Amino acid sequence: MIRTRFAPSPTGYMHIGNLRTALYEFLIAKSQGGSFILRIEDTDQERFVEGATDVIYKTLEMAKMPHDEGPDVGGDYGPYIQSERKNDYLKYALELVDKGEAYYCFCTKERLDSLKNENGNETIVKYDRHCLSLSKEEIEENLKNNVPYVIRQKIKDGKTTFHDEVYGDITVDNSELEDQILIKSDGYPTYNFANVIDDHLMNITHVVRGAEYLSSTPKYNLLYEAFGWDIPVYVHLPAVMKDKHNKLSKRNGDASFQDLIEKGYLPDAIVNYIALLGWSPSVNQEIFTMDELIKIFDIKGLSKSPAIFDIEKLTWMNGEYIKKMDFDEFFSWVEPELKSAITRTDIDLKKVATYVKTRIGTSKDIANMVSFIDNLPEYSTELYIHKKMKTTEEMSLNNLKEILPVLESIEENNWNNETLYSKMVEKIQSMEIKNGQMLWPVRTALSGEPTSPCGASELAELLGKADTLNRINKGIELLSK
RNA sequence: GGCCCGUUGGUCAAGAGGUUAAGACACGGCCCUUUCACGGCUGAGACACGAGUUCGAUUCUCGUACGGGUCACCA
Repeated sequence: MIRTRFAPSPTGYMHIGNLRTALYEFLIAKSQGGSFILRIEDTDQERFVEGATDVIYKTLEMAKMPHDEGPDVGGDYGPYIQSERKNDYLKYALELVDKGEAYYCFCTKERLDSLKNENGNETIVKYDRHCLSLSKEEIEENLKNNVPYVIRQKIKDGKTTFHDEVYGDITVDNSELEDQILIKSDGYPTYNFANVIDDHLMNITHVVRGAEYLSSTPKYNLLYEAFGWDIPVYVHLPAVMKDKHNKLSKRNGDASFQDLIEKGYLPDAIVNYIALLGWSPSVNQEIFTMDELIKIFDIKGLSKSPAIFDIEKLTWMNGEYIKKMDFDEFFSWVEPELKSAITRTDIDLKKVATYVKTRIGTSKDIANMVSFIDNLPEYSTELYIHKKMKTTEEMSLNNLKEILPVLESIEENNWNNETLYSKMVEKIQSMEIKNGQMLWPVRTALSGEPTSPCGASELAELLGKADTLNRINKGIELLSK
């Protein structure tokens, strides 16, 4: 059975690239009826951030990617938190030392630095294997005296070839590889080492991660071989870019999942969008539910080249999700936005919500769209000129004057969209003008905006009789100047 | 710099030796219409370059250019 794992380091932030990796790991497992496991990679004590694991749980939950095993839900194949198993890694490293596949290294930071400098500033140099030639006695002596040490992997000669599901076969000459550190002097394993151990222990069948690990994969294979363990299936993913040259990163303040949620995006839309960033389905379709994704996902659709994160397309997709949303759900989602944008208490917020629902990309679009309700903005009479409606300022002034008594005559208890519309059309017909020639000026007078979430009669209904008459009068006044 | 990887419209991308080189976002136009939006129709816009293989290359090979990754006691 397929087992994949999501192995984030808890830095308190889940960026889009991370989430996409998790998504593909989830989909690879679930599309084959496998398990998706969460492992927290906290071997770097310096970068640990309090509460960061909660961000991870929360994000996976919102994104609807439940993990089958993990620190919070347990499972049969721990470890789910690396720092809790510090000593086990050492045990495995020592096993390699015994086998002659790894060795103690007592070199100081200073010596390593000097190695690099000796060779000029441009040349990058590998570790010179100084400690490989230490005698058994020297090692014993150093250990007895508590000289700080690391354990290094001994890279053998030859070439290493590995297969990646996305990139195919890749061969590297082992001379390119360094005797990498397995156990750090603080006793913690390095990421690369802990990864191999844990993936093996957890029976991970598919190792899915960013393409930046492509170049360290040969070292992984050598490690698996040294232990005599099965090599997992590798799936390397191209990066998610912010633009042509830069990856999406938190350092640049690029959008994280949390940021996008705060900006008014829906979790489902975000997940749907990132599924398509670097993967394409076998069918010509873009909107997918998670269940549909699970059904149709195939590693074959993964792309090799980096993809630029396009917030505009995400916004479009978010709009599609909003349109499809159940109204009550939509309303409770945007109610806070509406309430902070509209402080008047006589406004039917549900009506506003229906008008706004088909025309927003994110919930944050609402505020601007409805701000005219609280306060009629200052506007230029040029707004009354509309080419398609064939309106002019003079005509608008005249038509507003004509419609005013009609509106005044409508009783408060008949003040609704249907009545308003039919009364206005009645008047329009008697004047023998086009609908737009009356409705456009009215819409303009009521909103003071070039665009509004609904038309003249809906606006009048929303604003109520008193305010409607008031705004029409203001329009007349403005146009009279 | 060494090594590894990549390159189809502005963006996401399908395709794969012979196609009018899909589709989506964004953009332009038209229709619908009570503005905008929605919806419908439509337009413009791409195979990085050079050799080779082939009857035929966007597709295969090799170079070049450009881009990315990596070369940590970070993950």
